[in-house]
Amino acid sequence: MKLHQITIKDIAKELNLSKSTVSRVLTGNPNVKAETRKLVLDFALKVDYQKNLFATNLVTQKSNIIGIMVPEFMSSYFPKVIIGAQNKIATEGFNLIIAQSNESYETEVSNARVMMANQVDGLLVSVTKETRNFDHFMAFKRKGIPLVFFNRVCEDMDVPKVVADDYDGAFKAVEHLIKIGKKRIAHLAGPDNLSISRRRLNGYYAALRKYNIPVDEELIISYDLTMEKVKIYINHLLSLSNPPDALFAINDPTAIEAIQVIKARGLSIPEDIAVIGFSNDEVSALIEPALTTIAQPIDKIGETAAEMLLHLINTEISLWKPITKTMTTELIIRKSTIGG
Amino acid sequence: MKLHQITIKDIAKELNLSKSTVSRVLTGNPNVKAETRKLVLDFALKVDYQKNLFATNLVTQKSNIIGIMVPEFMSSYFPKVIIGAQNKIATEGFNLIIAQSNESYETEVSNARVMMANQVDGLLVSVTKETRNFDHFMAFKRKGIPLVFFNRVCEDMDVPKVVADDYDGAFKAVEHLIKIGKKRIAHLAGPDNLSISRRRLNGYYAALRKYNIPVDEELIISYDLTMEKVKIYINHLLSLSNPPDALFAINDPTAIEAIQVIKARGLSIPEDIAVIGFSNDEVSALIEPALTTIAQPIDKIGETAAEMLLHLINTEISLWKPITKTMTTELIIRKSTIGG
DNA sequence: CCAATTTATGGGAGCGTTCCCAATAAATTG
DNA sequence: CAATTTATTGGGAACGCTCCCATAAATTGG
Repeated sequence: MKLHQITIKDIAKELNLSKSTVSRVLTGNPNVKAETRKLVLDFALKVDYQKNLFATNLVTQKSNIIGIMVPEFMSSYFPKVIIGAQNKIATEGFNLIIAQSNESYETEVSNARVMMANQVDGLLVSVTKETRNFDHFMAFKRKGIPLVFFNRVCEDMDVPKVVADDYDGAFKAVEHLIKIGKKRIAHLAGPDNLSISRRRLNGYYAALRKYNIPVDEELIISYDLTMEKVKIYINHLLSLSNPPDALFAINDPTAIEAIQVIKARGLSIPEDIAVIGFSNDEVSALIEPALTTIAQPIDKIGETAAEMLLHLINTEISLWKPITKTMTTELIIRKSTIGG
Repeated sequence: MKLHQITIKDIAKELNLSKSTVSRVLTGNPNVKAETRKLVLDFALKVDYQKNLFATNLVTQKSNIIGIMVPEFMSSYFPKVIIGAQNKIATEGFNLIIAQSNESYETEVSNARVMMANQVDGLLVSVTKETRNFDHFMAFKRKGIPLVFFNRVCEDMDVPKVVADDYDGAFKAVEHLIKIGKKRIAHLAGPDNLSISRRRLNGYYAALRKYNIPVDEELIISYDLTMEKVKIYINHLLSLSNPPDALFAINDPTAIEAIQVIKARGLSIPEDIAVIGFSNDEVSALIEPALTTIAQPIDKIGETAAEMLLHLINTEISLWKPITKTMTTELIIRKSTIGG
């Protein structure tokens, strides 16, 4: 079904050279006479020679491929990270293959297997919301394949990580709500197996503490990030005898969904209840009211993660250091907290 | 830097078997005694054997990888297609690698090279808005690697295609605008190298013709899909001596951007000008006013394209038929055309 | 009980590269 | 101009696997 592929041997025969010589010119080895080089190069171009990477990879034990695994790409977050990473990676001559797990642990494990089988030279990963077991990533460490986590990281693994300053971002978000006069601030939190959820929750606590606002555990709901649940929780919060006057949502999609529910109940934002999200998704500026949120340098995160991974790839394994880079965040104020 | 990989030879030696036998059990060849099979399987599991795909692919001349190339994934469109395709592909034991060209022709060409070098068994592609030359795809045809276009297709290539019924969708969109009483319907069209733009434009013409509305070429603007331009064109349209009372935008992002501009000018939607998009992006339901649009079965498009590709992969090349599948669209009416 | 068949295993070539080592050709030296 | 040195090329093993072919072992039937 496949047509014959032109090999180095074909070229050698045609040009009356040995395949060693042909290989040399094709790999850029300088020990070839200039005219021989030209001869080979011209001919290769003419017959549209494509080197067989399987063979090359087999002998060099390198794939020149970097894998990136993300939980989803329906929000603009991960696509942006990918673009950032790709830019960095391309300049170093690596190629990127992307896998998405659809927030499914099973798929993540299977994707990891694919990445391993394709002998990626390194892996960038942000885990699913379901992931509690990291054996499938440990396997990479064991094989000496470098790994960098970003955004959703495994705190227990000794590998480099790139994260936004979730704690500080959350702190700034909640502080902003307090400064506009809100007193009962609800937090729709993420699942607590994700460290990102925990860090944001801690930022929330810290802000309340700083301004001497008592914590009301009733206002903190940890949920599994499935959008349908938002409605239930928001309705629950709003029907409390002492309902919240502000909401800090774990991320923008959650905040946006919450806004729909709140509007449907006829409440006004931000007067009755102010809403703030996290990450500054594309959509946030477009909805009504526009969403106040915490921006993070998303493409920078991708770039940095890629950079760290490339560094590991070029470094003796014994010298690997599990550095964590934390990127600063920025409060973006929009109508959902300061109406008008 | 890499650790030693366990090979079938290692297993064979350890178990006092030949590598042939080990290979047989690992590839599922039935000609092995049951107890030998168990012996090998158990041992392989114990030592966490991972077959080297480069070697396998080198001899089988198959990669078991399908590539998908998309122009971008900032809108929800392509991610959805990918999920659809991935579902179908996974059930057949293939893996998917994703590449995005960022709407850059250069990157598309380079991605094609990567796909080729990785010897994908087939390729799903939606081209960039810049693509006018298709040599990089012809190369696949020449090598006998099957190709399926979707969404943004190359009409001149004799390969299978999956598209939404753009003509009919556009017709329905414009018809809807006419039925709500609009008379001067502008069309912000896509670049005319994309067949998708041309088909939608034709649907627009057809609807006007059917209802005897004269075409005013002044109201038709073809643009390059870069969002910054939308503002210029919308402002231009609105300052015509006889401005439009409705806008049919080539896609949802364009429509959404247009809505922002229109709102900024203090006009009301849909009273002063109604707006309709195409594709039913996630965002469309969330913005204010919610966007009327033409929905297409996006995941179905991905699934179908994958299905057709898998079919080609399993079919003798001489039997390939360049079928085009057209998926029906649906009008989704929201506030941007029938105000609340 | 032995030839004929079936079943299970081993040997080895080959996939297309890279890269070391040896061989040859060309250039340089005293 | 022989003796080196240097530039260029060729030969062949190796990467880890699959698969054909041959051999060995087990089973069958007359």
